[in-house]
Amino acid sequence: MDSMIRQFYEIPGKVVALKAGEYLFREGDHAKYFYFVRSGQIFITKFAESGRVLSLRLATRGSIIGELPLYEENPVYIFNALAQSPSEVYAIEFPTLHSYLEKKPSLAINLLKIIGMHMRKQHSKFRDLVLYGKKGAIYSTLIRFANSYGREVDGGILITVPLTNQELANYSATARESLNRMLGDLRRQNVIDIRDGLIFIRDINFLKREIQCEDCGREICNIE
Amino acid sequence: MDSMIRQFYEIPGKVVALKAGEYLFREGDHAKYFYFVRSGQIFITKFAESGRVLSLRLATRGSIIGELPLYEENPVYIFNALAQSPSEVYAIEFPTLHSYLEKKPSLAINLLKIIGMHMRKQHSKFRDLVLYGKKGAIYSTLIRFANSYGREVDGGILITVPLTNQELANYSATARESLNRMLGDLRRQNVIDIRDGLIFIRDINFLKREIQCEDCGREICNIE
DNA sequence: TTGTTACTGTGATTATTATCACTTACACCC
DNA sequence: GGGTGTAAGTGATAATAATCACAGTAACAA
Repeated sequence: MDSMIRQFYEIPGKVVALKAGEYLFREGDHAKYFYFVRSGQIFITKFAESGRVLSLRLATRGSIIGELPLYEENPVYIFNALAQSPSEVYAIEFPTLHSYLEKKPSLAINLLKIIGMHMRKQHSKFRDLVLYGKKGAIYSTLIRFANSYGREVDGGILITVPLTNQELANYSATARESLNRMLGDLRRQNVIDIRDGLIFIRDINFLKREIQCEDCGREICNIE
Repeated sequence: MDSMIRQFYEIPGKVVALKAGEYLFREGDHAKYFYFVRSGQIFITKFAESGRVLSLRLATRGSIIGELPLYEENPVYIFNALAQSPSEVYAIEFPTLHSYLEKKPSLAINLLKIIGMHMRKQHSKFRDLVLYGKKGAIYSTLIRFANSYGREVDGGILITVPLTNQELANYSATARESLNRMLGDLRRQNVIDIRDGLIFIRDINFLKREIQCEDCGREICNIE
């Protein structure tokens, strides 16, 4: 993945630093830049009128952000990008990226590969949610976080990102209370555990089995 | 859209004719070709272990198909492609497409545009389903079919594709009975009507209002 | 120490959606 | 014109998930 990103560094752009809790952009903003993340973590979310928040990704080093309106006549961001921790992103203006994509086919092809991967992530998430309901959404979110931010310890996987129940619920489009109950069940079944506020997955295969995981690999099944 | 597709005709490939009910490929098949549709209509679906079917698109003239595994090391189709009516597709081998993409940046850029559009479709569908439940899924499906296959008549929109309740339910990941009840309600509210087995939408704005449609335009909000 | 705040955990209730078990309607074919 | 098959429609019930209304907890500041 990093090898695909390296090319983008050669394109003129600027580095933007974000504090935790700071927005890089909000949905509806005029879109001027394509970004990729150099360091830190960035929530990609969408708001509903009702006040609910839908979380889609937690972008990290190497992730691209804000690519969707790249070729639109009146480009507007459709998501919010909010720094979860202090972060640095590299910002490339759309017209600059356009001209580099035209000049360097290998760059366009790399972007195609990256976007194709995003497409597959999105599809697999859709499938999990749609076919296995909230359980599918939640288990799938846990697996994705484990793949992106998990560290193997004590025969299990510790998700190294601190997430509140509400934040996790936003990723699975679930009510906080429902998520809480499901986590409670998983805890009682010894599938997961909470360690200093972080989720520790004892038995990730249980989660995979329950949602008939197609084992699409870490390149696809992640939250980045 | 058609202008973006025209370029692909210049790439060597072959025409494949399909009868109604014939599969172009199935999920799990080794993926060798990238396709685009010349004529007819092709269902893009995915099976669940449980026997349920999830319908994703109804591809038509100008749609691309089977592009997802384009850059994979061991390419496998992840969906089924089933001709709904007699159809013709143009098939380009992946390696051939690769070399043309490398040679012609404008082709790669066009593919980027198309895939970016697919991404947005997918996101908006996800949003509808996740934020407004089955009602969101069903209303959104009706709007998409209206945008892709609707003909304006008598101050309303006639969806010119014959769809059974089961097929519509597959698009919205709903039980047939649930879909049937919802359509019944819409009929009673004079929002839709059935004309010779086709759905006639009297008041599409009702559907749009109910799911807080973001009016993303026909380029995005379709089923192709 | 005591508020304050944000988060977690839970019971009770309601709303939504699926499932099961049918009946009805309609097209098509000998 | 009766028989067959497929799809539509519907009631009853069960399963799933959201909502409301709190009680408990932990961290932190004054």
